Amino acid sequence: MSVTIKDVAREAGVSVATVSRVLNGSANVSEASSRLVNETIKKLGYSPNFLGRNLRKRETNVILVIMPSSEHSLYGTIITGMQDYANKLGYDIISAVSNSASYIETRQMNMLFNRTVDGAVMLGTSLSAEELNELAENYNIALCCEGVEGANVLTVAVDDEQAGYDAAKALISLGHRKIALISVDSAVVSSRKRENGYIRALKDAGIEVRDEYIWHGTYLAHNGGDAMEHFMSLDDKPTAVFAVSDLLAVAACKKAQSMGLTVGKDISVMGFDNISLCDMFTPSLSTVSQPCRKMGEFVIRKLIENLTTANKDNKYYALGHEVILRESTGKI
Amino acid sequence: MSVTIKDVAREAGVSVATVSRVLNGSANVSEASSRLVNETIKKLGYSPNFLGRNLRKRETNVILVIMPSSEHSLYGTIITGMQDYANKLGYDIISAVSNSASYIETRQMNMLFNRTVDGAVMLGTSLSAEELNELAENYNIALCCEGVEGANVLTVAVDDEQAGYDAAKALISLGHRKIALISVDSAVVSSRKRENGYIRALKDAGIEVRDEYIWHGTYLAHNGGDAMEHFMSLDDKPTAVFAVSDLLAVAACKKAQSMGLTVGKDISVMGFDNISLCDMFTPSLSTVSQPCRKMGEFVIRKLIENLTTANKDNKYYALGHEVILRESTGKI
DNA sequence: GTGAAAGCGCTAACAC
DNA sequence: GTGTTAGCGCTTTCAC
Repeated sequence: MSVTIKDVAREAGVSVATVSRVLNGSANVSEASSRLVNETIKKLGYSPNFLGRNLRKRETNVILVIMPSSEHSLYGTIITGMQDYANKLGYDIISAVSNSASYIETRQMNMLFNRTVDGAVMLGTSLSAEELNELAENYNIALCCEGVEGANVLTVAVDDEQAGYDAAKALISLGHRKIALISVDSAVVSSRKRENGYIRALKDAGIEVRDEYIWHGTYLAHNGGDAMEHFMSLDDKPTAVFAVSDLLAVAACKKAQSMGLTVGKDISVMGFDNISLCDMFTPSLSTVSQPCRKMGEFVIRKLIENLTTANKDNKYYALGHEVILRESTGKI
Repeated sequence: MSVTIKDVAREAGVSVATVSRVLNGSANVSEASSRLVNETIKKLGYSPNFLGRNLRKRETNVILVIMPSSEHSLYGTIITGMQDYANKLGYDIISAVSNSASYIETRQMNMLFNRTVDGAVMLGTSLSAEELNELAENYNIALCCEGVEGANVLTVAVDDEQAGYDAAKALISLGHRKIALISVDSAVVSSRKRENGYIRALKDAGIEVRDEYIWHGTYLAHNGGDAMEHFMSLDDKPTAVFAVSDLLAVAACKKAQSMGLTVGKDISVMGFDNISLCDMFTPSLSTVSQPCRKMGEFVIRKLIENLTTANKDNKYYALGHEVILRESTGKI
């Protein structure tokens, strides 16, 4: 049925070893044989079976990326960065979506266990630090975007605490003193860090941190609306709101608009992530951007280094973020 | 280093065949051996190497999905549908993003050639009908969402012509007679079909099709704004606009809003795809929804059937769409 | 510069 | 019910 290296060798009148050599561009093969083999390959339409190759070489040159969701435009950019870098080094990137379900994530991690991929990077995970640490002992894994506290695993993200600080600071610089926060409860580390940064910024500016200005909910969009509703029901309403994700921020904006407020004037809103929606929404959304492309490249670079080295790097790398002011925030 | 089936066999005091048998749940294994082997597997932390298995079985039970972009929330839903169905049948779905670059797409198709995956489904492709037909002769491929004219390849999509018809019809039913279209030039089949449907709907209603009401551009968002600007510069302005994608529709809405128009009242706008943005935008966007989940399930079902049958099904399947009216469209 | 042959980890045909 | 063994397609050592 399908043509193998043997067929090529027979047809070209050389040994399989020679065919393999030209396939892998190794030295020690005469110009003549090389040309002959290449012609035969073309003639027969031969394509090497990587199952054989990978089995023999004990490597696949494929890295798996597990995403919690496919909705996040952030992930697309990160993966593009990964792909560009990986391809240059002869690696391929494949991705799988876990929809944040641990049983799906587990199933996908199987590709690591069964040697179908050389390594995996997780853009958010439901695994615990212990589980990750155990995994990291036997396999090459990395976290990107979202770290896990206590995990000694190669991680590439932004400094969420500082980013939260800078976001709140930007609002303060616009003259706001009554700044609310839409955050998520749960164990999501990045959100908690952003929240901590927000609190530090207020304190640094001598602004009292008020409980009624801090909302905890889920990542679901409607939660942003609920938060805004709550804030606007207060006697002493905030003039600015910082949400730990753009989706929450947009939902908050929608709610504010439905209450007759003009976002950017009556109330300032700042998001986080700089997803493509930020530009599309009216008003365009101020936010904190993560260097997605760079993060993708960097984590792949480090992971491939780990793949090919004895002593693995399991450090936490924080890449630079950027506050972007658009129409949704204004001076008080 | 890594533990193999041999190690398990030795440790358990049975042959590799027996281990293999319990691994694959085949009959003819005594309860006792089975338990013993399973215990040994757990004890040794053994995980079968699928490179060996796949090589031997000449199949991987993995299907590759190639997406033109990762921004499209549509794709996420389709892939979820694929995954659910595939997993049930023991298959895994992996995905790769081509960013619409044919050289990346080609690289990714390599996984098909080198037998790393059993089949591939393309959510939009830059390959020609001839190329696809040739591919389909030797490999198991399918198209989803976006067909290619002249390609005799298993395809699952909606009936774009009818969907375009129904979208325009819905606007007509709201009393509109001056209905403009934002489409894309290019060879994108789905858009052309939607456009044809739009034209047929107008004709059926006895409405003249006016050149100045039809805009051709790219899929880039700003193009939707340009279109709206053009329409609003006409002496005889349209009262409704149908865009062949939600992104274009949203951009058109934004432009209209910036011109002081109230979308849904002064001008009605209808999109296509029902991406998650539709609900988030203000006003929420009327659109045509594709049965993403179902499409994903269906194409995987058919592809797996092809994988395991002699005579391959290369038909075109059109699944049902649905017009969804929200705030962006109103009665005239 | 080239070929013979071992072996990567697994499944399955065959023998018992 | 179980074991022996050939072989999937490839790379690589070793010999020449």
